Amino acid sequence: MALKTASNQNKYENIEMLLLSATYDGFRKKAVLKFYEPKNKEIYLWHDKSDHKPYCLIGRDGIDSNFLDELKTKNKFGPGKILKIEKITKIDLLQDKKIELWKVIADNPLVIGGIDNSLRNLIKTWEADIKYYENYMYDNGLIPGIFYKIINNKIIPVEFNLSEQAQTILKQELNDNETELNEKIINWAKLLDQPLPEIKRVSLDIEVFSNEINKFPGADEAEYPIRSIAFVGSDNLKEVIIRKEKEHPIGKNTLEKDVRIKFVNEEKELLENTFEILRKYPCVITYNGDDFDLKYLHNRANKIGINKSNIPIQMGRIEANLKHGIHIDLYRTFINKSIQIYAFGNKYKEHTLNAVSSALIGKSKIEFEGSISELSDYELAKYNYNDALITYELTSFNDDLLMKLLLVISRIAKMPINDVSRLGVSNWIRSMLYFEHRTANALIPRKDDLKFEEEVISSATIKGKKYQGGMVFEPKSGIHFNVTVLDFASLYPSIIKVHNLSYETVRCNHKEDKQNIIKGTNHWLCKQRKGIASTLIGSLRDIRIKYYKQLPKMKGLSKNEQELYSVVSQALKVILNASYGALGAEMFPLYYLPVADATTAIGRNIIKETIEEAQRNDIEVIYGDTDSLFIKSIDNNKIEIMRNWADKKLEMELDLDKTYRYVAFSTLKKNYFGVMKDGTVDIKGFTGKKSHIPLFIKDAFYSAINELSLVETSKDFENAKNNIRIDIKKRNRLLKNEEIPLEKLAFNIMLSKPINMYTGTVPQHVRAAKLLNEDKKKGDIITFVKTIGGEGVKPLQLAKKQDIDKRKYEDLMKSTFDQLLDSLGYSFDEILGATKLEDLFWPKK
DNA sequence: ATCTGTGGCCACCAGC
DNA sequence: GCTGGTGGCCAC
Repeated sequence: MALKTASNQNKYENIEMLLLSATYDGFRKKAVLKFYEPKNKEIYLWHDKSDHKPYCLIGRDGIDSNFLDELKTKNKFGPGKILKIEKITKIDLLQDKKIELWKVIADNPLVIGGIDNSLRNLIKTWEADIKYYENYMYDNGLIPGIFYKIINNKIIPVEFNLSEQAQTILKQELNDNETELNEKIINWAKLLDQPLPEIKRVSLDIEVFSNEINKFPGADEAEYPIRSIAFVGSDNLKEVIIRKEKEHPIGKNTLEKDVRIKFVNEEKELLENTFEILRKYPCVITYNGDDFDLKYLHNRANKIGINKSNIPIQMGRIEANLKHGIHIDLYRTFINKSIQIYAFGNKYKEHTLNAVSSALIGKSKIEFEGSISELSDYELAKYNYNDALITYELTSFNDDLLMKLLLVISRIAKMPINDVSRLGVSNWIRSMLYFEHRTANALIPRKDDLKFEEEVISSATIKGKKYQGGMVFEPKSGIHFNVTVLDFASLYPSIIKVHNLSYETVRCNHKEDKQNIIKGTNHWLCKQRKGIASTLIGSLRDIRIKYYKQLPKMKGLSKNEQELYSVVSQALKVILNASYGALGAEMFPLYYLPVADATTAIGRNIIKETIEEAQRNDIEVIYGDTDSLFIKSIDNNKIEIMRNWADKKLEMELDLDKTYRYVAFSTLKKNYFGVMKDGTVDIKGFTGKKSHIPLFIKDAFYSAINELSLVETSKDFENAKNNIRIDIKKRNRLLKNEEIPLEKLAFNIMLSKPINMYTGTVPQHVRAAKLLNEDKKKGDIITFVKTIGGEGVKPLQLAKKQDIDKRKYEDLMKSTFDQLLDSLGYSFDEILGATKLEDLFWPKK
């Protein structure tokens, strides 16, 4: 593609630059490509005003002739004009044939907002794509997050050669007969093995106070002047700019010496200094900057009359962005469930800066007495700086883990980092699948094209769910020594790959395929064509299992390489895991339940057949859940037999997951604990480990687990039992004597929706929340204790020791331990000996 | 405006 | 007191 630069064209020649994003400047009617050059830490902007006209494509793939006529007859086309109409040919995967469409290029992507309602509705039925940059990037062969250079005014991707180790592994692992898939896998390796550069960035945090008590300054009105702004940059920038106000004492500087504190008198000066800093960075990091910090800065700058062109912030509908770079609002990243669970192991629960930073980097906001608006200048600077610092550190800990993760996801999903950081996993997968369609010149189906009859779907085990899921087996309760856990690597993605599952292959249109029924379902499978989702998800699955799982085993890898591989592996895990779920989620644009239904059905068949095969080989299976089986053997030969069988008969990879010294199953599913050879304990599902349980119970539970981890042979259980008894008795005595601090008796339960949405039943944590004066929102964790009388609960802050309903805690202790002891063949009452717990609390007179 | 899935256990609520 | 339903957290 030919591009002209806004200025100083030569400086771009042959420099390796990372593509951050492509945006459309609707005002100037041109595309803006944002590049970053890591070596010199420079920002490059390309303004595309080439023959590729300012750009709008209506219709995701193009439009059919009916709609084209409609468009032409409408004289008025919003503020935009049709510039060019091109005939294009696409492949309709569902009908398995070619179709002709028209691609309309107009001079303003905002036309859709300007057209009349009848046309708007028509466009809606065509699912017009106003995400112009997706088309733009695809049309120009651009992938965000990878390196390009400009040679002779053309943007050329930088070629990276695969390392020798990589080539060796790919040669070993790839099947000779799957050429098409292999090509895809190699392409993934080339894409994902590109180096992950450090992205120069700065975090920003602002402090504003309203004059009125209890009124939080709103960013829309930006009514109050900003008092201070703090920055922490990847280039060691540490700075706080404070606007001096007469009423505040200057105070004493207790910040580290390398933090620069700059005083200014006017707000204008404060903002201009800030903008000058922002312009030096291609990436700015905030916590809630979309809704507050950047929005406030932008609106405030407008308000005090700073020229629009001198404000480097651009406000979008849902995000605040930099004109010259990207903005990552970490609040929106950490609220993403996939990031929370898969990338950060569910370490944090709430999504405030304080909650996330204390969980991930062990640092919290500065606490102080009284009102923040009364702090002295230096005290405020310290507070402000600390917020900016922890915001920055959330992107830098573990060697920039988060930034690297976002960059890798950006490469996989073909989505700019700023969008990756804001949008949910279904959007990543949408973007990835759309890109795949465009590359294959395939029509992206509309929701209406993907219809199915509800009767053909299996019925779910759980009421309220749409289809049947994984299979959980009854555990053989009791203690089992020497147990091996086998599990299928990426079961669902593997099924999608091996069984050719995709929206156009499950229940396909070919008559001759209708006999290829999936056992236990109504669905048949296409044997004539490869499904597009199957190939894509399959290739991702293969690159993870055949490549990134093997690479760390290679010798001689540098630390950087190891790190790259672990980050990529993590990102692949997140996306693979979600790709099956997205196909079964109604809001997903390529939602087609038969695929999800077929996936789990095949999964159930696979685990059932595997267990049968184990039994044929005299291997006792004591438990299984969805993709795993627990066998009572540590015999390597037997394990190898199973692995080979799975490989040959199922085309599935059955891995040795772990070996337990012993496992104890209760009679319940999803409830067990296992002790490994080195003494580490796995605890699954027990009430005692759940996060909402009071510490009083949890401490007792873990102390018992600790005793049990010391058990080597069956004889040791007696001893463990004794120790547990002594420990519980001690703890119960403390409870009885009111010597347990109230905090340790507190439950922590999250509001999953706004308080007023709890209609019908009112759960305890909601009752407690209502007793508080504070305004509790969705996502907040309510901390409360169980009390005698009243609502039966009180928020921790309002409770006193004499309120506590000790009997409730006694009951919980008993049920928690019964669940655990059940697996050992004991009961709580029995373990406590002749004295019943009740007698401890309420001795008979 | 945003949102990946089902299976399973527990405590509690609300109605009978 | 029983029971079906709700809500929360966890396993996979």
